[in-house]
Amino acid sequence: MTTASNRAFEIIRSQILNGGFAGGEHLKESELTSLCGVSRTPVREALRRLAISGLVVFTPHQGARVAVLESGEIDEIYVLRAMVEGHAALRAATRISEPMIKHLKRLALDMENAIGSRSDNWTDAFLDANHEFHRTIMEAASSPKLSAMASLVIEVPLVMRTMSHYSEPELTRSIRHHRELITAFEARDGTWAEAVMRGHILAASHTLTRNAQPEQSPVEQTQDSAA
Amino acid sequence: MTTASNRAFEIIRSQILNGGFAGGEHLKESELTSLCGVSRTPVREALRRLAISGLVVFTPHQGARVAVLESGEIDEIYVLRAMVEGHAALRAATRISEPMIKHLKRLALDMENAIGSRSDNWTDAFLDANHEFHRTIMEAASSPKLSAMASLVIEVPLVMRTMSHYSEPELTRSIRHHRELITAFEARDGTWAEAVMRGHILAASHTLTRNAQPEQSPVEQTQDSAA
DNA sequence: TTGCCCACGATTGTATACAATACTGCGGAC
DNA sequence: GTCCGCAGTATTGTATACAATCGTGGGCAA
Repeated sequence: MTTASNRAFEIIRSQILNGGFAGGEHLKESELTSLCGVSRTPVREALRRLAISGLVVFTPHQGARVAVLESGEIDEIYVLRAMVEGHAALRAATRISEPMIKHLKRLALDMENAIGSRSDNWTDAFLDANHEFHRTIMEAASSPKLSAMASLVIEVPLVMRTMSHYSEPELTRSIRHHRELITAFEARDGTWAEAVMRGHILAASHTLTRNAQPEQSPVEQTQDSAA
Repeated sequence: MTTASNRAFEIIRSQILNGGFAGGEHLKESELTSLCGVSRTPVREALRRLAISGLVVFTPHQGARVAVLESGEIDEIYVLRAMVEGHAALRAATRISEPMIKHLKRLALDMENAIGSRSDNWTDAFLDANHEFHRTIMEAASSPKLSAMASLVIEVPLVMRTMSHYSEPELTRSIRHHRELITAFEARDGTWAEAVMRGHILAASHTLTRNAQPEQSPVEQTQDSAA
């Protein structure tokens, strides 16, 4: 059994990610207490941790609110992701182990199969594998500080966990990026890996913002894509 | 009057930065309670915040220990600083206001005067101005996420707050970097500013590690430079 | 009517008591 | 002699009661 603080953290986090809480909504500690089944103390700790991830924002004596992203912030976050994960790829190229490369290959296959399968939950399968793919590379980079930086810009985009914006060619391109990344790792070429990773993430950013642009209200847009 | 949590945070932080706590030392909540004059609850919050800054590390059910840096980590941190602050300079170049540029010019002058003055506390004056210089640029970048990233790699090097490793030519070079950075900002040239900033920080890193290399015990080295 | 001020309720911040867990030293068995 | 197991103690994790602060609504005055 894990600690009460961890449970509260996971429960609140998943609620935010699933859209259970509206953006900007005031998260009252007493409400979360009953939701999580723990007292206020661990709830407060969980909220502080969520603030680190950027999922909630704090105001002194006013408590926590669910973070709400403006469209400009999304661009900014993806640029930072490209920077951080690009550097992770650079480091990983000379540090990643053979088993880890095998793992990456497996995940790339999983994603390809998910796209081909067309089962009802193929997007979940794809996104899970994708998340694990990136997490593995970050782990291979073996830099706790870099991981901490990454968590600042990885968590927030999870709110927009959707494939709806991806067209078939864009998915194919994403797959190709993954394969090329693995090839760069096998060549132990950090510069190559970094370049591919940066392109990979900026491409994803472009896909999102391109489809988001025509929307009317940029504030509500986060809600749309969170569905 | 600020909150008890903030006081505890500042007190513990300054103790760590001043070397009042040994690296790796176990920070017991009850001891900090009497040190800070507040109860355990705000102390715990302060410790969690310090953990974010990387000044302490947590282990479940074992509490907090003062973070201890291996020499390899220092290199890593400076590379990350170059990445993050370089990007900050890039963003700042097209966003910084005229008053802020004036402020930077003033700080650059302060640093030059500090070096020239040879007063007894000239290093403190220099380091304070230097810190404010970098902070101002980060503020001008106006990216909360980037600031959060920076705090992960800014706080820790503060433990080694010393000028002892800097030779006269190195200080002169640092001053030149600052001036060039301001010129790049006035030209609104982000790429230039980023390049100068990266060089500025990597030069500082080199200065530190060059002087640290001959030392015998890489673990204790942090203690030496913290003095 | 409009603006300010004050009191009330709600919510966060803090203290403290209690529960659970991990380290320490001793004793016994192999 | 060494290793395992087991209490005892110290420390962290959690719950709850209390204090301080903030937002809100009504009442009063201009």
